[in-house]
Amino acid sequence: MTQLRTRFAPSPTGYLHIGGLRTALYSYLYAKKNNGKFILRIEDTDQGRYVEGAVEIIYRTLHETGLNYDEGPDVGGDYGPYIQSQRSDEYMKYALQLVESGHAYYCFCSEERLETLPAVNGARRYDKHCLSLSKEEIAERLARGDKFVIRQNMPTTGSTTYHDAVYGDITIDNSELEDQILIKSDGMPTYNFANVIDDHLMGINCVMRGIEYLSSTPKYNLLYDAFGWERPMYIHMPPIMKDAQHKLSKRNGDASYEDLINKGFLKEAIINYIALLGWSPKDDSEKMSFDELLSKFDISGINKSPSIFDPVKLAWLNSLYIKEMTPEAFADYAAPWIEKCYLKNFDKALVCKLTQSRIETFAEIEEKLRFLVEFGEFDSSLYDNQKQKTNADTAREVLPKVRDKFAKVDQWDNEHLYGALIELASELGVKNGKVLWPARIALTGLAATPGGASEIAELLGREETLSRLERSIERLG
RNA sequence: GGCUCCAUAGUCUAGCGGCCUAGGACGUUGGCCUCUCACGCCGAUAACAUGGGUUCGAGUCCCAUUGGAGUCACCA
Repeated sequence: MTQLRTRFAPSPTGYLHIGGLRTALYSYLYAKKNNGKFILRIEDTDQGRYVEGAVEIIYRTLHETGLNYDEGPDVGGDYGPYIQSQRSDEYMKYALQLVESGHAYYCFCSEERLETLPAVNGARRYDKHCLSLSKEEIAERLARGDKFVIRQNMPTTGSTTYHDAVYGDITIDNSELEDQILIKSDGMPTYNFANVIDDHLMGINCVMRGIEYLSSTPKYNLLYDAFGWERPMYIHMPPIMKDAQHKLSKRNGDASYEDLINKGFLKEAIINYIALLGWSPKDDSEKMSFDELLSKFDISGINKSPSIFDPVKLAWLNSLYIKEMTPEAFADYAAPWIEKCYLKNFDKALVCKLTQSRIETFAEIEEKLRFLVEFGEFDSSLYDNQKQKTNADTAREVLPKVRDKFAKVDQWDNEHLYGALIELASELGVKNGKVLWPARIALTGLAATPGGASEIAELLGREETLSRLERSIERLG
């Protein structure tokens, strides 16, 4: 049995978008699941769209997410080069072979003539005008140096059927197929041609890609047939949408992998989430490690319909990964986020301890603790709390005592601070809440905070805590 | 517009003729826990697009309608 070989073939046009990453993920998983090889090939036949640095982003993202390819531009392999622009000589040779066998032909038509072609069913279709050119005429125009393209000669009758692993049998009438260009006038192959040649030359026997190629696949198969090559297995995948009508696309500024990382999502969560968009395991697993994905992945679980990218569910998954991080790992990962804002002035370990269970993305750390540097006027009705039986009046009584208790605390940590507050409550013969609630409000001016009164006092430090208490007491009059 | 494909709750999905009074998850929501919030735990909410068939029996098969996606480039 021949070894399974899948490939991921992106064009270097910027950040790796989510749909592309998912295609790479599935290709990788399917290959590894079957002891096959996963190959990376860069499709840069359109120099106009080339973006500087895009290739490096692809390498980095794939390595970072664990989608390590067995062969590729930067890791080598027996079927290189793995960058299409470096294989240009190959294509013309194969195109000429097709011209020889009648499966393709030279076309000298000008853009102007093409534009005069009548539109059929809303689309302009090439009329095979140059197919009837005589050998002599072609030779003459070639010798004269006329610009030309090479077109695939499609059959005009009958139909072509192929089997797709997720969509089943797909049949397209040959009359729907246009005589597509194989070699452009600049001598470069089109994607449609290079793709087939390279896949065959690289021994790719399983093609996984987006559904946008579903209806053009018959054209590729006709090419395989013309060369007498064996057709690969096809696995097309539904698109990932932004909403019911629009595809997620980087052109619209939608999230790329890099964007998500920059927004504070963990790569594990991103991979886990996109694996679930359009695929589901046999059991009801949702949170899965990379290894679990590998063992559970199966193409029979791939869906046929488009799925909408839901940032809310991604955030939920992300929070799950955040919670299981060790305090050390969390602190490590949070460091850059803490470093770029006011939080760097506070005890980092405490900041981490207070936020780890309260955030879904790292970007939320800053806003969660903004009150540490913003403390102004606040409505005294915040002291009202039905359950704790507190209000501005009870606060007026309790707060000075809290201040005095805190002033006497010798060891400024949560344990001692909490102990002091509890002690005060018991001395006053009231429920803990009667002291804790107003203390927290007086320190933050917020109805909800990421931590209780003592934890916040610990973070604020002795000086700031006493100062805030003083100010709040004054305001109550 | 032609062609191809798709159609279970707001969202991601399970379901491959009887096990479905349709399961899981996110979200929303009620409660418990609790130094507020969050976490955690328990419960609730909401779907088979419509209409015809086939069958003893249809979310599951067929057809039509409707809705949606993809494609029709010297872009990939």
